[in-house]
Amino acid sequence: MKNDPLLSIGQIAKRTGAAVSAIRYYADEQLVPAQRGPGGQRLFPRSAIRRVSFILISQQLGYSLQEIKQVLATLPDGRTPTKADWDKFARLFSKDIDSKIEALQSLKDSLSGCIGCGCLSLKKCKLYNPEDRINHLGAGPRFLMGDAAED
Amino acid sequence: MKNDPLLSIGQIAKRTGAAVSAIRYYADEQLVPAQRGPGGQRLFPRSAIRRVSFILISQQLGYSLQEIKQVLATLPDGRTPTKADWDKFARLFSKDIDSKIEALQSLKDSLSGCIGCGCLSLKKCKLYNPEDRINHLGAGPRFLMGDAAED
DNA sequence: TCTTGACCTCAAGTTAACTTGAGAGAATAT
DNA sequence: ATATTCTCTCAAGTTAACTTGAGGTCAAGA
Repeated sequence: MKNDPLLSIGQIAKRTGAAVSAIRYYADEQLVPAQRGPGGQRLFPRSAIRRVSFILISQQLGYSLQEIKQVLATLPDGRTPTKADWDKFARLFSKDIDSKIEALQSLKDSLSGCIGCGCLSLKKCKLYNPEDRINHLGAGPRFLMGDAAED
Repeated sequence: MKNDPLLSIGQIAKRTGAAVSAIRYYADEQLVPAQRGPGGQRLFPRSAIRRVSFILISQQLGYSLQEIKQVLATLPDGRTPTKADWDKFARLFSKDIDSKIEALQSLKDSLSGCIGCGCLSLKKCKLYNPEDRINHLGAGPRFLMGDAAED
């Protein structure tokens, strides 16, 4: 037990706070790698804890499982990721995170800005660009349009 | 027509980029105020454009319609919001935005940090707190736990 | 006058991300 | 050895946030 690197689904659940059924779902959807034990139980490497945590956090920040899967897919399942893996991974995700931060900042700025003037005026803040809104990961969402609404 | 402040659902759709059916849904769910015209059509004040835009942006940032509704509910429907309205509004939302930015930043930092070492190690970054993860708006989500995972 | 287009309602369908439940086998604790 | 706990599969149910479709109204243009 000391050197056994594999964890049961229940242990992953306890360590991450996710429900067992959710983890089962992630494993079935290939977001987390799982082997099978002799009795048929899923057995996870310790790295699964990080993956699940990563999923939970990312979800709260507005990423879908599809997007998260794409990001996680750039990482090797069980092996320690190489530097090249990481470069790809970080580059893919970092950009998107940046634009999200930017968007949140704009959103917040538009709020603060409006406290002063007392009106819900989005016109002077560079939020929201209806055209781009479809593109998520890849093209990268942008909310930089200056003046779309006159109101 | 010059001074008519009311817009049709189609006009709102064109101005915001949202689908007509979606706007109908928002109106039915009371996220956007709508009157009815003589023929039964929904008629929106110009402020609806801002509200819809706000909804679209917020959604992309990981907020549910429920959360957005709570935030928008602090604003008066048709009237120009007062300074007090705004204070409440901004305070409610700003806090949450801040913690989201914080979380995104941590997420990004943890990525950058790991490029150097070549491992997906979440252990040294203060991301993720399984216990708090349930609380969304109100108690405010926090991902500050240092060491929950040893891996 | 006709017909096109924008709007309406209401019911049902859709997708994501799970959860719940039934029924059964396996692992652990006493 | 037995009870309890954990896990399994598979099917069905759930919630959010819509979309789609059928069937109908109404106003404006050719």
